[in-house]
Amino acid sequence: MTTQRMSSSNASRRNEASRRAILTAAFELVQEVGYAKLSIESIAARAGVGKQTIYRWWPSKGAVLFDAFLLMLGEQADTGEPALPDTGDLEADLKTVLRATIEELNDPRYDEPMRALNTEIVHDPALAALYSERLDGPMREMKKRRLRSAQRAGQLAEDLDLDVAVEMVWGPLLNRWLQRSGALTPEYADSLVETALSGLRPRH
Amino acid sequence: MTTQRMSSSNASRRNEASRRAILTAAFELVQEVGYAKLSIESIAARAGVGKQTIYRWWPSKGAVLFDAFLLMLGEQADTGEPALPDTGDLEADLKTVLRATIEELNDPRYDEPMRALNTEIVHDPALAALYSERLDGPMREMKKRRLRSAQRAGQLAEDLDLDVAVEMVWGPLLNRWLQRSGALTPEYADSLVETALSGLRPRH
Amino acid sequence: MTTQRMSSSNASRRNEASRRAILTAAFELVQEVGYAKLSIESIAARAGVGKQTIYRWWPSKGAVLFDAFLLMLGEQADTGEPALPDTGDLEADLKTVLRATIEELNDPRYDEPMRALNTEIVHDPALAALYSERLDGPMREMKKRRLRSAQRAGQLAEDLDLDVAVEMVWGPLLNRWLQRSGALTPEYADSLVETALSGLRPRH
Amino acid sequence: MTTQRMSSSNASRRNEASRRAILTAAFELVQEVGYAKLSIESIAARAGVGKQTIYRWWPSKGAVLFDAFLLMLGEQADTGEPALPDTGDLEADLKTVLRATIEELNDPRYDEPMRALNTEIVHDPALAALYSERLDGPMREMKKRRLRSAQRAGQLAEDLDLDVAVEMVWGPLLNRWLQRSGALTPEYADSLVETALSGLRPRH
DNA sequence: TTTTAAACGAGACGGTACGTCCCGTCTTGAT
DNA sequence: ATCAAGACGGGACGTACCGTCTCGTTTAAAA
Repeated sequence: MTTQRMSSSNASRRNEASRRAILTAAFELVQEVGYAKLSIESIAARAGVGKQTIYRWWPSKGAVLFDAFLLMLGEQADTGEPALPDTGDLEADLKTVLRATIEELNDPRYDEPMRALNTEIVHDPALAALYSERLDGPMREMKKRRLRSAQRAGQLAEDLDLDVAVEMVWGPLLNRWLQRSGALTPEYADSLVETALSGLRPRH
Repeated sequence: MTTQRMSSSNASRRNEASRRAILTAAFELVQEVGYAKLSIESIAARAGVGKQTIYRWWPSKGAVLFDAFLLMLGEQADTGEPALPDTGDLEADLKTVLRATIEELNDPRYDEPMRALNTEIVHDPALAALYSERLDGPMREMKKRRLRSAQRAGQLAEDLDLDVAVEMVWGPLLNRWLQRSGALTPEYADSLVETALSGLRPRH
Repeated sequence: MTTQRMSSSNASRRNEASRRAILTAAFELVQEVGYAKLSIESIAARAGVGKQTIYRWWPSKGAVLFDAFLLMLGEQADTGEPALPDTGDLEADLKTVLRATIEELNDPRYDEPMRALNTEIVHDPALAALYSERLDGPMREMKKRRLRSAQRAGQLAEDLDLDVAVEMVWGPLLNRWLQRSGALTPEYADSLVETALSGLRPRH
Repeated sequence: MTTQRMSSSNASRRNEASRRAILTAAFELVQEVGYAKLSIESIAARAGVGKQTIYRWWPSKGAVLFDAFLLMLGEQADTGEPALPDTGDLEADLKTVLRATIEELNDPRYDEPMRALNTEIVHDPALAALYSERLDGPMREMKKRRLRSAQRAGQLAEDLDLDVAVEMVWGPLLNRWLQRSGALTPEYADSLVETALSGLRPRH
C-alpha cells in the first residue's frame, strides 16, 4: 500500500504489472458485487495473482480500494495542479462544478466504488488520514483556491472561514448522495449554490 | 424487523423478551467490537438466543442495528411530538442545538453505533428507506418546523427551500464527523450557524 | 409408539387418521430421500400434522419407521399365523422362499426402507428388541416351524440347532444384500440352499 | 479420502500430521459418542484442525471413518500377505478363527466403530465399493485361500462355490452381532463351523 | 347436553451441526 | 529467488432440524 511503498526499498522489487492487475480487478469487482461481498480472494483470482502478493503490499481491503481509486482517477486526469474554473463569476462557476459532480455521482461506474471508499473511511482512521492527505486534501485546497480568488475580488465575506465555506457547499451534496435523502438534480446544485452564497436570512 | 412486524399477525407469537435481548446485545456489541467485527453469532450468544430467532425477524445485520438504535432512542426520549427550542432567537437556538449534537457525536457510547448505522445506510437502500421514514424523516420535520417558525417571523428568506436549509446547517456537521475532516468544537457549531444564516457573500 | 400405545389409556384419544398419515408419509419419504435425510419435520409437513403429534407417540425416528413398516407389511398380509410352504420337499420349499425373498429385496419400493430399518436396529438396542419381538421373532419362528417339520421327517440332522440352521440359510442372503457384496439371483438362492443342506464337506 | 488421494498429485501438498490427527480423533470419538452423534465439527475440534481440511480430503463422514479404520487396522498388522492358520485340520482352524473374531466383536474398543462402518456401507454404495476393494475383498480372499487349500486336500466338496462357503461361515456371525439376535459365544462359533461343514441334513 | 381436558395444527424458541466462504499465514513447485 | 497456487487453522455465514414449548381449535369423554 501507499504507506508501505514509501517506507520500503523492497518496492523496487515490486511487480508493476501485478499491482495494476490487482487494482483494476478490485475496481471492477467492487462495481460488480459491491463492497460488502468484495473479497481479497476474488481480487487475487481475477488478477491472476497470489493472495500473498496483495497482503504483502496493502494492509487492508480498504487500502487496496483506495489505491484502485487513485489509479482510476489518475488515469483520466493527472494534469499537475488541478483547478476549478474561474470565469470571474463565482456563482456560475460553482454551479458548473456541482452539476458536474452530480453527474459523476450518478454514473453507475463510480457509484459503488465511491460509496465503498466513503464508508471505509468512516470506520478506518488510518485510511481516513490517507484519504485526507491524498484525495480530500488536494481537492479541498483546489476548492479553497477558487473561493480565495473570489474573496480577494470582494465577492465573499472578508472574515469567511474557507473550510466552513467549502463544507457548506459540498457537504450537503455528499450527504444527500450517500443517504439517498433526495434527488441529485442540476436544479438542486443551483439551489445549493444560491442558498449558500446568500445565506438563509432574507437580504435587506 | 420493523417492516415484517408490521405486515404480519405472526408477530403476536413473538417473544418480546428475546427481541429486547437481541437489540440490547447488538447495541452493546457494536460499541465493544465495532460494526465490522459484529457478528450475528455473537449477538445471538450474548442475547442467549438461537441464531434463527434473529434471522426469523430481521433481514440483515443492519436492520437489527437499526431497531437497536430505535429502542435506545425511544427509551431516552419518546415524548410524542419532539421539538427544537424556540426562544424567538433563531441563531441562538440553532447554536444550542448544534452544540448539543456535537456533544452527542463526541460521546463514545454513541459514536461507533451511529457510524455503523450511517454506513449501513449507504450500502443498503432498503435500510436507507427505513431510516428515512423512521429516524431521519421525523428529525428533519422537527428541524423544518423550527425553520418555518422563523420564516414566518421574517427571519428567513421567504423563498427558502427548507430542505436545502436543513441540509446546509446539519450536513457539514455530519460530514466532518463521519470523515473526521476536522474537530467538532462548540466554536465550529457557532461558525456553521453564522455562516449558513448570513451566507458566504458579504452583506451590503 | 407401540410401547407407549400399549401402556396408556390415553391412546383412546388418539387420532387414527393422523397416525396413518404419519406412517404413510414416513414410508414414502424414506423411499424418496433415504433414511439419512429423513426428518421429523418433513414427515410432519407431509402428513399435515404438528411435530408434537409425532413426538407424543413415538420415541425416535427409527420407531416411526418401524411402525410404518409394520403398517405396510400388515396391509399386504395379516393372515393370522403365517407359514412357509410345506410340500414335503424341504430343498424345493426353501428355494421357493429364498427366491421370493430375493425378489422382494430387489424391489425398489422396499429397498431403502428395509435398509433403513436394518441399520437403525444396529445402533438402537431398544429398537432391536422391538424388532426382535415383533418382526424377526415371528418370522424366525415360522422358519423354524418348517425346519422342525423337516427334522421330524428325518430330513434334517436330529441334533441340529434350528437357530443356527435358520441363520445359515437366511444370514448370507441378508448380508449379501446389505453389503452389496454380490448379485442376488435365483441361482444364488438355489446354491445357498443346496450348500447349507449338504454342508461344505464332500458327502461320502 | 482414499479415492481422491489416488487420483491427485495435490496430495503431495497434504499435511500428513493433520490427516493422522483427524483419523485418530474420528476413531476415538466414534467410540465415545457413537456414530449417530459423531459430527465433523467435533472431529475437527478434537484434531485441532479446520473443518475445511476434512471437507477438502473426504467426501463424507463415512469415508473419514473408513480411513480411520484402515489406519487402525494397518497399525496393528500390516504384514504383507495375511493368512488364516492352516494346521491341516480345517474344522479346528475355522473354530479358532471364529472364536478370535467373536472376541474382537465383543471388544468395546471396536464395537461401535465397526457397527458404524457396517451401517454406513449399507446406505452408501460408493463407500461399499471402497469397503469391498480395500477391506472385505482382501479378507475374503484370505478366507478363500484357506478353503481352497482344504478343498485340494479333499476336505471340501469339489464343486463348492467358495464365495457361498465363506458367506455361510462368516455371514451368520456378522448378522447375529449386528442385530444382537443371539449371544456371541465360543460355543456358537463351534456350532456354526460344525453345522456349516456337515450341512443341515443328516449324514449317512 | 354441556363441560372440560386432551389431542391436535401450527410454529416460535434455544440449540447443534451442517457445508461454504473467506480470513490471514504458511508451504511448495515451477519458472 | 520470486511468485501463483493453494493448504492450513480458524471464524462466521445462513440453513436445516432437533426436541420443547406455547398458542388457539377441535373433539370426545365424563358429568
